[in-house]
Amino acid sequence: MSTREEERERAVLLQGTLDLLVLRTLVLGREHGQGIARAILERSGDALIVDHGSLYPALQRLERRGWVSAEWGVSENNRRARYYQLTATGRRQLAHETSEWRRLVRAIGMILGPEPAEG
Amino acid sequence: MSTREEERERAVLLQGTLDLLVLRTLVLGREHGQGIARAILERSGDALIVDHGSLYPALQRLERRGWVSAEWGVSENNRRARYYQLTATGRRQLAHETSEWRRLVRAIGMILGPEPAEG
DNA sequence: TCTTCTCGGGTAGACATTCTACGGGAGAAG
DNA sequence: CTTCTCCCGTAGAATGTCTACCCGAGAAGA
Repeated sequence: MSTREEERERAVLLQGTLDLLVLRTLVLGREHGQGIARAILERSGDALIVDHGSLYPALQRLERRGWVSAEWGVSENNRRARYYQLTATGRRQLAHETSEWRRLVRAIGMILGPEPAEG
Repeated sequence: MSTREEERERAVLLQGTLDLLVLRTLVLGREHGQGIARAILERSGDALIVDHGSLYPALQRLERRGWVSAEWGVSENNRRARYYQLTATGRRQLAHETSEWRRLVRAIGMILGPEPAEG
């Protein structure tokens, strides 16, 4: 019974960063699911691929927690789409998660040591 | 049936970073479990608290994957302790995880935008 | 008209990792 | 001889992610 553990490639996103990215994206304005995924992809220089099987559960989570509000609408392509918008609470959550993220990056940076010089 | 979801504070570590930190710590030399936890705590300026209930499963994982080797020994305090050491494969894994981490930090940084100026 | 493509949303089940909350042995300290 | 501390360990719950499906409906092409 070999688990797939060894073969599995590291996830594209670290667990816990998706909410932060979604919230940050919604600062730019109301957007629907696929639009959010596309925005994250483009703004990260194609580095961050948001799996849609992670995205929709995440959006439901955020709505359940009151960090975003949602309503059905029609997309640019004339498709039925669910539009999400940041709430006031969501904005505070974003600020909190952002500073937590920066704190973590600093701390891990202290462990890893200086970045290798480029060039 | 209130899930504990809202009350729970964000984990101190992001899922997936623990292996990286342990491997990096072992570059400094052979160490036992609690020594590793202490080293991470100190070198991060008390920012990164490694829960011992996460640490031991992680160490077993790393050993199972061949990234560290382990043997029983005696600690500085004359206690029975399991000492871990980086393997060659582990060293390669560390290099890989480090660059993956830096890649992720850069990418998320692009989404978040510039750091707020300090002072 | 009929078919296929694309956009957009959704879920079930497996999986890995983490945390909480236990337990326990054995040397040190009192 | 009792308590403290060091060191290791596990079971069970919770969470979040990924794979692999499914579906409806407008667009595009035959």
